[in-house]
Amino acid sequence: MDTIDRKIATCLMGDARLSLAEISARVGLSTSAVNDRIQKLRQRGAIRGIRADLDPAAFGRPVLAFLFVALARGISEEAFRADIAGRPEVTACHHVTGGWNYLIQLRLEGLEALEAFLSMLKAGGWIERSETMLSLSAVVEPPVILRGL
Amino acid sequence: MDTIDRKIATCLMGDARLSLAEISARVGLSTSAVNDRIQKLRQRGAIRGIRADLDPAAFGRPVLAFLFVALARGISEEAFRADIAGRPEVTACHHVTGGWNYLIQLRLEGLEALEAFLSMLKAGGWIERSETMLSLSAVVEPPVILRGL
DNA sequence: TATGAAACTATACAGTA
DNA sequence: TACTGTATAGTTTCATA
Repeated sequence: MDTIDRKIATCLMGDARLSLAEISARVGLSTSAVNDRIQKLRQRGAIRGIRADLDPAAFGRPVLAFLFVALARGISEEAFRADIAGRPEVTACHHVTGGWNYLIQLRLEGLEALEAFLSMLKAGGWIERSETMLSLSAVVEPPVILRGL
Repeated sequence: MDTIDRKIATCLMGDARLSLAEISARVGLSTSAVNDRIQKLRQRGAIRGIRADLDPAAFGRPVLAFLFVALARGISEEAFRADIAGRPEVTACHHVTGGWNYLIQLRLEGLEALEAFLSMLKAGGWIERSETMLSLSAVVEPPVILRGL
């Protein structure tokens, strides 16, 4: 993992469809050397994959919500995680420090879907309390993947 | 934007290096029809790009922090956004509803870098108050891009 | 939307430092 | 061990129907 690997990774984050010839020109190595390095980065797991970055609105998911939840007492975190991980509207979920247990990111069709999600959490007895924040606009946005298309 | 487009997008989110032949087989269309659809999805902006998904730890950024900030009075939001957007540790930043103004996601080398970021925000007079949450583990994680490698 | 030819790209390999 | 250049295999692209 040296400067050249970082340059290659930077190229591929910007556009993973760049040809080896173009990347070679940018980093100053032959195409085969660049190819070797990319393969090694993938083998080591430094590059996890090459994925499409979608526009959520184009796929009918214009609403981005952040949800903080405090789990109900006696809930199995294992079961909660499995449930959450299986829901297609969940695009991120992190176990976090502080007054809340989990931070969940949702990509939704509309506010009705948000209400439905919150109802599901309450009805399932998973949570003690929650707080919801809606994204009004993005200043910096990472690649978007959507589940359940 | 029909079922086939959604299937194609799903394939490309999973692995954008799948050949047209493989995608064709999965969606039941010829390779050129699939190619046409992919190009149109890109032209329309439904597919924003094809990017590498990185392991942040492999690139020396093991710490994931979420930061909520309330801006100081009289601050130009325009200037704040420009400043934030230019900082490489910021991997997401959203203008949000509720008691906080912005939710910022940071990928950091360590806790020292978190402290430095908070100090910068305070010293710059940007914020009135803030709250930080650290991610302990990810249940669901979207693709990761890193800036400033 | 499908077919097939042409252009391009990635990959494997042999050789070199 | 890391790199280069070349030959091959594979993929995308494009013209045509």
